[in-house]
Amino acid sequence: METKRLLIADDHDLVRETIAAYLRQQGGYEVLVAASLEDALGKAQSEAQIDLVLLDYAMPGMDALGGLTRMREALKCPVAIISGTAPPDVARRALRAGAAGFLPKTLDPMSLVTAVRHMLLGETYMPMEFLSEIGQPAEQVVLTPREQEVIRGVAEGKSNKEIARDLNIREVTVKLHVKTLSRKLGARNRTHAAMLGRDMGLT
Amino acid sequence: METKRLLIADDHDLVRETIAAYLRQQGGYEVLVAASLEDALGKAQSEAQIDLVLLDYAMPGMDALGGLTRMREALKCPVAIISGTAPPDVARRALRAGAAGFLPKTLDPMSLVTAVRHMLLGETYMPMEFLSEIGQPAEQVVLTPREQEVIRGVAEGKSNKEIARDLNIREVTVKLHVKTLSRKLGARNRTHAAMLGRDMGLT
DNA sequence: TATCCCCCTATCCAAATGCATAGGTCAAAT
DNA sequence: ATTTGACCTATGCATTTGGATAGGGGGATA
Repeated sequence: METKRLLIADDHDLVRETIAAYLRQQGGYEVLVAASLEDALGKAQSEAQIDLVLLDYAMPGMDALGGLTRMREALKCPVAIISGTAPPDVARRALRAGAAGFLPKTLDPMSLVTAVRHMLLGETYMPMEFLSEIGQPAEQVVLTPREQEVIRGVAEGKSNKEIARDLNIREVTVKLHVKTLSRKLGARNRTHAAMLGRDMGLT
Repeated sequence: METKRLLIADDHDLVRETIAAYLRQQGGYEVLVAASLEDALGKAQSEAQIDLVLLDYAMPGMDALGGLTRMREALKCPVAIISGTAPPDVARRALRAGAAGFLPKTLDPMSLVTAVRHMLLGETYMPMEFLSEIGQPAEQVVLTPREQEVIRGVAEGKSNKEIARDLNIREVTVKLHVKTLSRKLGARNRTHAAMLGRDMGLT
């Protein structure tokens, strides 16, 4: 296997250098580092082809997962998210946003190497702890056809009045559907319903 | 190349059988068909390993992209979406939801074969027409840190009052942020802002 | 037939949201 | 020193949403 070029971006010096040192020690990797998103984007363009980027979730300029998107656009290579706090839903969203993987900082070094190797092969890495609530549950929520049409309108930012016009029904009826589908989804309001609906691919 | 097993699910008989026949004629493919999502899920489990599924977007039981999710969970193979109407944003969402590709029914047969071949190799297929507005624009919207915190709250379905409490500011101030960030995102209201924000990975 | 379920409608009221106008502090840049 | 931008607040008002309550019609099914 030829030498792979990695880029590690994390504003926490200790974490960044530790990981970098560990990977260098493994051999077979050339490791670049960056302390901010801007820095990382700069290196990504000035340096030669990079094979994998590890991006800290909480870092100046990251804008949550916005930084992931920018990095993926700038480079055409896998980008993984590293996070110290690691709420599982962030992991889910990271993958949904196109991350190659999700690495909690609590990951033991061996697993880190495994993960990097996986992602270099184009696969997606996700630690066991998160798998449980990512893959399966997707509890089957069944919306009636009408409710599906309504939630689509809601997700497009339409008002009840507009949805009513589009579907050729009264506004009160739209309200009814919004209320019932929100209940089915377990949403607290229309905005929440729209988000949950999108998470489940209902829109 | 060994024989690959495909599953085509479409409730429109003509479309389904035409595509199936065409692919069989190419040789190298064993093509199964299904007329509904339930049917497809059943075949997926009873039959031997399937290598690629083509799923009609508008089909009984599909529940928009919900059917895609279910199919992907049931099988562990690439699943592509076929659509006759083909609004480009559906294509985008399909990919985001993990589709292996998006095939408009207007696709010419040759391209279909190419697409299937690509997807069998694990790559993602997307017709040219859609590429333009999928990859690039991602126009850089810059939210201030405060606005980011606020839109996160909005996306979680919180009310302005709750967000205010969490951020320890007045409700009016939250309203202000919601208004300004909605303008930046080009959203018509908070729900729309939440959706656009998620699309851009801001949450 | 009786009983669901989906769909539709109405009225009324409380709460949330959206919008405008009119300020203020503070830090950074010109 | 002035300006600019991010941030905060207040008052007031129109609109939208959310929820309760109370129905009718039609289709499927037990």
